[in-house]
Amino acid sequence: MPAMPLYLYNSLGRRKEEFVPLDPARVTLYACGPTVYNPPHIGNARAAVVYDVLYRVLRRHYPNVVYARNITDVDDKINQAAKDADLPIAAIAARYTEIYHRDVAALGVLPPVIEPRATDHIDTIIAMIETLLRVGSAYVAADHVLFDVTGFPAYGQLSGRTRDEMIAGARVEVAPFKRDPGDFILWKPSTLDLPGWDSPWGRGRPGWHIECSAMIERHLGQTIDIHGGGNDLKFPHHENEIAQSVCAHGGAPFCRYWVHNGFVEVDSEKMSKSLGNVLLVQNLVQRFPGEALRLALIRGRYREPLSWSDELVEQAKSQLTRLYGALQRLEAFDVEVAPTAAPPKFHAAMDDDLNTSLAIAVLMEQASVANTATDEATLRRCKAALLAGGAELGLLQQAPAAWFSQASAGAIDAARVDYLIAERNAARAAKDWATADRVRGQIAALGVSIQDGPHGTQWRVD
RNA sequence: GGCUGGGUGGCAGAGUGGUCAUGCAGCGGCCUGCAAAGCCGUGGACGCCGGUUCGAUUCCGACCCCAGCCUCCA
Repeated sequence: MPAMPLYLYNSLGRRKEEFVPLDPARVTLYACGPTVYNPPHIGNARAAVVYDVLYRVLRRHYPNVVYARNITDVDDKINQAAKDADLPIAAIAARYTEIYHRDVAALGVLPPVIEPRATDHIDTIIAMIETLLRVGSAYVAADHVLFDVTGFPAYGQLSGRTRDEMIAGARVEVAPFKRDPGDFILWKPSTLDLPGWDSPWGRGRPGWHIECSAMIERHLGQTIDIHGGGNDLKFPHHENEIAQSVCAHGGAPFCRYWVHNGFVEVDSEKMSKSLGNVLLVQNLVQRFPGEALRLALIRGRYREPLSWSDELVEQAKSQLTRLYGALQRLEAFDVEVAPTAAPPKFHAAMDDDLNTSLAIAVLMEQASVANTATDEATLRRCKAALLAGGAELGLLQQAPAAWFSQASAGAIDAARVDYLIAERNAARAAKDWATADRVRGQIAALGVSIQDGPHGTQWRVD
């Protein structure tokens, strides 16, 4: 059992709290995953990385962490994407599920323990809606099933707003069949060209919010420990999840700790299609090592907005180069790496609501120690610390040489670079400095910089 | 308009009632044929106005500014 307590900022109550799981033998974590209709952008990736880090921290504390991250594969946006691409809906969902997996894996995100898909849970969804109708929390109107928010007094607790405030701020036209403007859809009818399932209310499909509630009930239970998601999901999505689940479960609490991550901003603005500033992971990984992107995402605190720029990634890259440099000097030592081998300061920082910034600073200090210490015991401890801390952050797990030789762009003709380097080194061996410098110019013209070292000449793409 | 969160050195970004964050950039040094990379060292900050205090960047209040949510959205 952990010696140090773990603190999390709970959006419900808006304060940092000690995390105490309902059952330490089975800790449950759920994070809202992607709706698979387009490739993930760096903002989607931030959420995946944040909950991946939380998952890793929880695993240090508890032996059995059940982490579920869903795939929303029935949604009107997917239907539209299928129509636009003139492809079957299932093909669109399958394609973007695969792309999502590929892209977050490039950022070192571990697979969740469970990855439920909405379309595999239609029976659970229907059963849950039937329960809500039976207990009087939902009603049928114009072939839709709607949730009655007036019957749930706690509605608005998470987002800190009253029903009056929500209605006052409503800028969207309210469907005429809603009894209350705040009521939301649990089930809606499908025409034959849309995905649909038979139900007591005719052929139709579920609303978005009920999917998460149903999948959580089935896989994690009525009350879960932690629920994560983007800040924007707080209202209405998470608010609705709470209402549905609590009402369907006779008042049992739904989630004990709510964790929300901040947004990625570009030029001080939210990334959005309308602004045309969406940065896709698949494009970024062409230009930067995935590990640098991951570090860029966790250099600041997860709750704050993150201002994205190339410079940010460059700085992350430099930081990794320093850390891998230290590891390279320690390569001679084989060490056992216990998960808790990082300095207590490191783990305390991570346990303090995932203070990754501070934790990374501790690792940097370890790099300095590695570069200056001379006794073997210290150096060994250092290496274990860097690897253990790195593992908790999802960093530093490749061989240092692999990091340094990482030629991130495929456009470079590696064979030609190697040939030129050999030519230059031959000139250097002959002390023909003029030729050596001329060849270096040729290499630079290819967009490659070189570094001479004790183990030969290394190169990287600028 | 309502509800959240935030304003720290050239940049990014932690933290604290009175000693260093850390990284990048800058400066000095080491290394190098020269470089680059790397290593070592170093200067530099707490939006504005009041208050509490022996002392506030840190606590309290007002003000200014920024972002997000209130509509699908990580």
